[in-house]
Amino acid sequence: MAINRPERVTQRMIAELAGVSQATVSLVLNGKTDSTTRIPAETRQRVLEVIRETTYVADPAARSLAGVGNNLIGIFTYEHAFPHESSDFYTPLLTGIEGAAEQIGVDLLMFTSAPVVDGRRRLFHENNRLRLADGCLLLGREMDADELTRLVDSRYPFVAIGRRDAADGRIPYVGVDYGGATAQLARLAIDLGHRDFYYLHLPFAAESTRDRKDSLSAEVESAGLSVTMAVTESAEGADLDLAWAAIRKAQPTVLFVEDAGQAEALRDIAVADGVAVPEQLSIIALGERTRPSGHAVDFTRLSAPRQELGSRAVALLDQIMNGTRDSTELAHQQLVSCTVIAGATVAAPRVGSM
Amino acid sequence: MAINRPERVTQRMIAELAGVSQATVSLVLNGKTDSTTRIPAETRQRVLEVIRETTYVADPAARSLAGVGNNLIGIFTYEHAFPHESSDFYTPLLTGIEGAAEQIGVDLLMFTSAPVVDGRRRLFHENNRLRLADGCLLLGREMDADELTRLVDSRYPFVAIGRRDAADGRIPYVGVDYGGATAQLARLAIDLGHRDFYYLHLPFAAESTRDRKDSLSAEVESAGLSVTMAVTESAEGADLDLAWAAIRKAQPTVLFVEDAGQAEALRDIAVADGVAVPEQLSIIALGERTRPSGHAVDFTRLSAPRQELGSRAVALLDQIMNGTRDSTELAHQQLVSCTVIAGATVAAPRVGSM
DNA sequence: CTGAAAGCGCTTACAG
DNA sequence: CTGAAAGCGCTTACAG
Repeated sequence: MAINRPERVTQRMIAELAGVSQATVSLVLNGKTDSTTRIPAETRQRVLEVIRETTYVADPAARSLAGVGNNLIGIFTYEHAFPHESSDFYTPLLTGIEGAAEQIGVDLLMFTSAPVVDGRRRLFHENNRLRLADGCLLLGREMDADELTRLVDSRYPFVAIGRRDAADGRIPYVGVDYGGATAQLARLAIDLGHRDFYYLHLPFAAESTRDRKDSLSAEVESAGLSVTMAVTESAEGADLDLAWAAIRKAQPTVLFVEDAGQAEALRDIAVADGVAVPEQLSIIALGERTRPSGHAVDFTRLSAPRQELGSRAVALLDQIMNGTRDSTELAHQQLVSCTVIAGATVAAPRVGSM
Repeated sequence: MAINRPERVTQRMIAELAGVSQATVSLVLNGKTDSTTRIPAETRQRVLEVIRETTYVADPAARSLAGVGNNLIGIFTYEHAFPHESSDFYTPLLTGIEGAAEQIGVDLLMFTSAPVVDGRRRLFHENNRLRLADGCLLLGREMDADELTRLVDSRYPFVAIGRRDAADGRIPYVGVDYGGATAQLARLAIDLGHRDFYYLHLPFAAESTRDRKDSLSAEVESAGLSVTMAVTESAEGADLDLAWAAIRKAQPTVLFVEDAGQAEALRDIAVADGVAVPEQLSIIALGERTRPSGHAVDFTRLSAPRQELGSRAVALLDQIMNGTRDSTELAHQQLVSCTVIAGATVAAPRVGSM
């Protein structure tokens, strides 16, 4: 029994004010239109009027307990949802999610209370509040396979954003087809005559990182060529200088970079180091900045439709929670295709270019 | 009774498995450590073991109903919360809000289901769901005074972001001291010797717009000078060209612009028109872009601490909802001070500069 | 030390 | 047509 809890208008109060029973109030609110329980228009109006006056709204917790949903979609982000420092990972997704949520008339519950351990929020913890929402969207670069499996097994409705292989393929997701776009970009470089490939990727085990890497090496190797793989997490500083030194040494004609920020920084380092881009070195980014960075270079890159990703995830979750909306059945695992942007950082290789 | 509802492990099941009563399970979970109700370590262990095995988690809805509160702070934004097109008004605020919410362990409920009329969400409507949350933050450039008054009268806990005069000063808010910073900037221009002032502001009736305007004219007039006021909403196109034509005609030595986007655009128009900035015309922005725009000019401007605004609003709302946290009483109406950034768009005026 | 019971606010058969 | 009542899963005085 909370002491400080502000008074809450209940159905009983509404009932009293309208001179009906509490059950009647509930009925006019959830009014099945079927002929069995019909309430006279006049009573109905009176109740609605009182509800309007009091700005009454049913307690979602009580509704939930009583077994009906409450039009709440949860959003669980493994990292901060809103941009902190330079990181702005989720914003475009959230934009898409918000639009779709508005369309189908649901509110969004952001699980900001989940405890953060090692910079990541924990999905399962003592005071798990997932069930507060009818279903949940899961956003994060990396997700724990065991947690996902456990979530599927719990039969709680959810959709992951980004492809997830865990739980024997039972994870519902809306992901990006990074593999396809990466293959296209690799093909582009091969067709231009590039033979010396270098790939700098992020140290993540996530599917999205793996997809690009696998796709690039498959494409390059199928052309009888090979690609040097290297990894770094930092987008600046000594580590990136080290990464650049390694690249210089390897003397590729084309450099693929998973992270757009790293691509920008490396391009600047290259130019400062006397290497012309793309004349002496082509650079291809397998990602894109989410917001204008002030960097003027138009990279040859792939562009993921993040906003669409968000809205499609909401549509899928809605279907999982409430059934098909308009007779079109959405696949539980979807891959949205990714745009390839020609850009200005790729050219045919020249002999002894670097 | 929901048909599709996934099976849920309950305390009763746990109790059965552990050979205790359901109440005992609840007790070991919420175990007040006070000596009144102590459960023997052995029983306790047995229960905890079963809980671990079954991965049981208490239903938050039930907990909430039982009176432990649902730790939900609502966020009502009059416009889209997440960036749509070029508009990115709320993001920095949300960042601050998220951080503070995490600190005090509450979840965030975004009211995306509120119907949008004329591009703005309606606060009061048939299916008002404000009460879904324990309290609410209100964000928006302009808010309807009557709505605010009604909300205060309803005793629903809320905090507006931005100063609000309505309801005879009874609106709790955390705002920005635009007036103070504007006065400083006006003083700066006056001290540099400027005598011909021009102010281009937005067509809003909001307090934030009014504060800047009033403060600028007060400061300028108190120096025995005057300022030409003009208004435009657009940040580009024919309207802005028109605005520029009017400015040219008035021949000010210093131009104040409320909106940062307009300031950038006007500076470009001026330069293209052969007017050097700041040599021939000083420009001062009474605002700031929320994200890097790619515009290289470092404007003389004021900078509102939006993130802090968000976190302070959460702290205030928390206090209104749950009482003082650490014996420091927060004022119900706060103004956060605004930084003045020297920038590079102001210089002393030259005779016949424009 | 532990169980039985009331009650949180709702929904929904089931009686009148 | 409308009310009384059971029940959702929990917490917490209150009895044993």
